[in-house]
Amino acid sequence: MEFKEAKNKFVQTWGALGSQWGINKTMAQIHALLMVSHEAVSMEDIMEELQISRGNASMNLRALMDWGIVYKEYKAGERREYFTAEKDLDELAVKISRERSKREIKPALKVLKEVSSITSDNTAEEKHFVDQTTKLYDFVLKADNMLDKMTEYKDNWLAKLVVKIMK
Amino acid sequence: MEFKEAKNKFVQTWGALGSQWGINKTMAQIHALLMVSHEAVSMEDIMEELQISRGNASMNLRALMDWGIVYKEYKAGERREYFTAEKDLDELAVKISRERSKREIKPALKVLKEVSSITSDNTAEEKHFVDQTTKLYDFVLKADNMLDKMTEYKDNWLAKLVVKIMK
DNA sequence: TTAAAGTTTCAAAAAAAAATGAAAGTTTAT
DNA sequence: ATAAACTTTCATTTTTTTTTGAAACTTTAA
Repeated sequence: MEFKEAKNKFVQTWGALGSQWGINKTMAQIHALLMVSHEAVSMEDIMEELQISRGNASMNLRALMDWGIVYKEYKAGERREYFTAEKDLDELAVKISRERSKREIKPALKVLKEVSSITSDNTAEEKHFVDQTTKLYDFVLKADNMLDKMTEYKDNWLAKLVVKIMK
Repeated sequence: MEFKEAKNKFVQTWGALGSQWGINKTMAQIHALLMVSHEAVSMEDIMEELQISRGNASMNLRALMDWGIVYKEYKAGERREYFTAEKDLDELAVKISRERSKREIKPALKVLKEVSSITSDNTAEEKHFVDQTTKLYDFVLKADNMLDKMTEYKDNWLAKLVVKIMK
């Protein structure tokens, strides 16, 4: 396999993976492209490589910057804007985790708390509902906190956790 | 908030969360409904509660059973099939992790391995590509393994991991 | 064996999500 | 102040995904 083919395969695969996890294909593809580019890439180049429109490129670049995983770069004496991706994978994981937690998990937790707090009139049905949603709330909260700790400490997370537990 | 309202809110929220993570809304809603139902539910009831067609219900129930998180139940002397969800959340997490790993992560890893193995002709561009995809492969593999270990040991994962590290 | 009660399948329709592209907006150099 | 170079926005179109519903299929009971 030669370089161009490999690069294209990578971009397509990353795009498909994105779709499966609720991230739009183009957004994931742009991210993939920037990840493996050794230098900053212009919007023109992105449009050209991925065969997408200016509007599409612009909107998805904005979304990636909102996630904090793509940055704008200005080259001296050039009008045009260039883009780079966060290339440190630990840092990337931290940012993706934080955003997904903030945008999706936290609001879901809020709802779980609400619905598990109804004053049940003690039918078996209602008791089961309260019980199950309470468990779910606790579970999701625990998982969310764990992810937070893991990403906070990056590679170091296990060591710190162990230290904390042992003292 | 009364029970019916809370139940509905829960089902809607779980459906929305599903969509954001690449699981179709109806599938997530059926799962939510079964999770909080104290007894097995028929296809009729699911269609009625979620206002969906028979075909939709049938296909998504099949998908949930393929994931191993919903079961068919037969009631003595009844023709009709009933459905229940896996209600143990640790078990649910294990099954979801395993399926997503098998269906999505493993195939992506295979591609990452392929594309990172091109014989680079040592331009800076190609070197960077190989370097970055190799790092990505290692990272995703590590994350996938970690999730596997965590779910394998469920609540016990940290203890076992610590034991392993200390010996 | 047949018909009733139920389930599955899949082509077609509908809905939702994403992409386009042209007009409006911005910035910079002169 | 103007125009060139570039970016953003958003109504419309396209694509993708999901849903429908009716026909085919399966199972059970009489």
